[in-house]
Amino acid sequence: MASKSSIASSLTNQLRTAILSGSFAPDSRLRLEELGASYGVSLSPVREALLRLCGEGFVVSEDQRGFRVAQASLRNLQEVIALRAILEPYALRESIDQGDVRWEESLVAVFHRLTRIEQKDGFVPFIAEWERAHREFHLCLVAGCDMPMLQQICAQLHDQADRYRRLYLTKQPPQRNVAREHVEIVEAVLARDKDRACSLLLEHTRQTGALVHAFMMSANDSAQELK
Amino acid sequence: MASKSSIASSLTNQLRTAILSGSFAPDSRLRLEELGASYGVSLSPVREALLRLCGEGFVVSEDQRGFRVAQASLRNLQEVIALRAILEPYALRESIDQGDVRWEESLVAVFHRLTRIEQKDGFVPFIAEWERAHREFHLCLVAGCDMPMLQQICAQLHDQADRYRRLYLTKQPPQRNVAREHVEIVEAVLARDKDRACSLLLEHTRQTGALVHAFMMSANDSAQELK
DNA sequence: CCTTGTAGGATTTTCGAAATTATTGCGGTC
DNA sequence: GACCGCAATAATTTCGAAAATCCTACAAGG
Repeated sequence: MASKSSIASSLTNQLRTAILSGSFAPDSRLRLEELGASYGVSLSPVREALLRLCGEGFVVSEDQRGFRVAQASLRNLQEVIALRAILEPYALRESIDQGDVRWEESLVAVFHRLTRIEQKDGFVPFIAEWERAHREFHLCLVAGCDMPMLQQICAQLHDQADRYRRLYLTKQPPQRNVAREHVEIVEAVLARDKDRACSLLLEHTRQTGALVHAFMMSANDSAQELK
Repeated sequence: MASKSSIASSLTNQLRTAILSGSFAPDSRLRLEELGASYGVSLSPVREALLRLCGEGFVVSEDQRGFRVAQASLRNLQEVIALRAILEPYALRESIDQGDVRWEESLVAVFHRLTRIEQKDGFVPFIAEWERAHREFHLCLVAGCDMPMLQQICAQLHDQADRYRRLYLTKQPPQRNVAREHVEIVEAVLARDKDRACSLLLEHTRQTGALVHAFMMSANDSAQELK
């Protein structure tokens, strides 16, 4: 079922989740024929999907040289973290200012779903269902303000950061109580305590960022040693 | 001449400048055949160019319904202004911190070019040469820091704001001494006075934004009266 | 009078092949 | 032995047409 939309659209989503989940290594080439063959479509929709992902920053293209997965570097991770540190607190502040009851409702709803997933028996992170809900939760936090461009930028930055997390924290046991941090953020938001909510969110993204950063450095170090 | 790059790339640039200069009205449909015919190319590169412009925010696409020029609204203009007010001063501060001598050089160079154009006999704003230099100047201001994503976002926001300026300030005589403001910004940057440079830049973009905003409101008002 | 259904035309989307451009491997030269 | 040109190969880019989808107008039914 599922397709009122075009092949290119659904392929865009498939490829995005594939890249986000690390199925394609950073900086690896994305050959059109290869992708077209493996997804059973012609070259045009593949091309279109990759072009869209270029706009989102997950893919880069060079004229006459095709497409590549965006490379992952320490410097880029730092930039993503820095930009999130500026924009997400700003967006959250605006959302708390302007967000109506419907926004609060959807935040509570998606947070409830996230919590239920975490409480299930045998829960482990990186399960697709949790990833989806977690992403939606973070997007919802900044969705209360009437600023579509800002929301889109926040979504892209979140996805970029998430790619690093899933690349470098693979099967790492959670080092801290992320669920607890989520609870506190929601409580502060519902209490309309802007300063507290923003600083909690800032700390939340900073800590994850720092952790990924540390793992990435150690991974790079051991890669260096192999030479 | 002119083409080591693909047709799609050059078409992207042509269409972007056309949209930026107001040749296509906001929210107007962009028919593929029409564009292909008028530029003498097939549908594939047209499609590709429009897809890229989607990623830059100048075009929007809806599945199975083609492409449209991004619409221009007061709310969107406000958002662009707000985002510039956050990101450009931040980027300028980082640039002044990290920018090396080569950055200073290129800033001085492009500023000199801009000044020369303004001093020419019979200078009027909106001449393509000045627009190009002016754009480059503003991009150069934030190009000193090693943050490619931030620079790209700043470029997009600048272009978005510029579209509004060129849509609504058409043939308006300049209401203030923009050249003077540019000089002061450059002086502050070269003196490495971060606070002054950032507040000057902020004021500069704010004033232009407010002016465009005012003209857009009055244009909307008179449009309302026609009903 | 308003709604619903249906044919026709217009437009987008997809395909498969041709044209253009990069890459690779090899032989020859300095 | 290293470097350059040159063919052979592989990949991307573009084209033109076929397929799928949307929009409009018009007629029939409630």
